[in-house]
Amino acid sequence: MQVTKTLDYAVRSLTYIGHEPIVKHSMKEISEHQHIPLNYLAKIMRRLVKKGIVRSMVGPYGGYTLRKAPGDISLRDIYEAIEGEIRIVDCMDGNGICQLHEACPQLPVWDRVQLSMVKILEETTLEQMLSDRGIRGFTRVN
Amino acid sequence: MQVTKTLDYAVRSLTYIGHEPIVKHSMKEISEHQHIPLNYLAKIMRRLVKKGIVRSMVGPYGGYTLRKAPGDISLRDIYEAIEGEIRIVDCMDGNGICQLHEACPQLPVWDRVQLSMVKILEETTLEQMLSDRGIRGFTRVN
DNA sequence: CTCTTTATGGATATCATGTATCCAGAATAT
DNA sequence: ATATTCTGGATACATGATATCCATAAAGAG
Ligand code: SF4
Ligand code: SF4
Repeated sequence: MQVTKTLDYAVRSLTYIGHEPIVKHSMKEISEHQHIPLNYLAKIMRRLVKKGIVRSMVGPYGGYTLRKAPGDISLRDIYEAIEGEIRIVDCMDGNGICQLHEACPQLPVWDRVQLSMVKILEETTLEQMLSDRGIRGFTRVN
Repeated sequence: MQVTKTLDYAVRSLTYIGHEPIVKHSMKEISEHQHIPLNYLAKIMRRLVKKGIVRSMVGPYGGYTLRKAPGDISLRDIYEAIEGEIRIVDCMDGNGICQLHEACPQLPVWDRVQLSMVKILEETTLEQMLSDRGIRGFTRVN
């Protein structure tokens, strides 16, 4: 139940690019500024390209740029590009579906959690994240 | 970003016990009815005991029973007994805190997600889950 | 007291997956 | 032609979830 480093890297990269959406940014540049292992970043960028979130140009002065407006890229898009379809429980046994599936007491709760999470991710665009930038001091109220 | 099998097992066990909260249920019994590996279940029960969620009695006719009323056991309690403190991002580098921590664009979002999740987990008690039992047909609306 | 049942604790093995690295090759600007 | 940068595949490494084993202690039944 955690945000993977990979997803974190992806968001870092996109916010970095989104800061100057027109300019091309090379992996090397992103890697250095955002402290992401270069070769690993390559893998991440590939997924973002495939999902149509960024555009890539190879060759000198090549790099990445956003493919859509920051306001049209939701955190959900990013999440799914990296992790695939959101599913916080996979009700699978070795054989297939869990036998308790039909009348499972906890499934409804997890469903609620997932829905609320998806809602937030969907509402949050890259643009929003960028404008939150620099805001500090929210408190982790556990 | 997934519910671990371990947590799933824990909730299964507790709903099972909670169905007859007074009666003692042995690990063997729980293991069989809920399809949980016996020896692994032992580990799980230990954590629940330590957190005061269940009471254990050893010896013949021993087993487990709830220590609190089902209405007083929240899913959050269970979650934390199994997984420890809830923290969906750990902003740690190799060296320590992530350098971007001060002005991170994504931290606020994850915080919102976590808060909403904690809220739901907190509101949901074992009692509620038990009364949901048998309810079917919620739809996964991704 | 003895026997059986059941939980406890620690050690260890297994497996999955997230994370990272390497490299050969293709594209492209100069 | 050359240097740059992305691409794709293979592979290594680390971590944590999952599972198993066993020796021991507690406690009820006779
Ligand atoms: S017990 Fe409920 S939640 Fe867990 S796997 Fe089976 S159906 Fe899914
Ligand atoms: S980038 Fe933001 S979210 Fe990711 S680790 Fe650093 S501070 Fe935490």
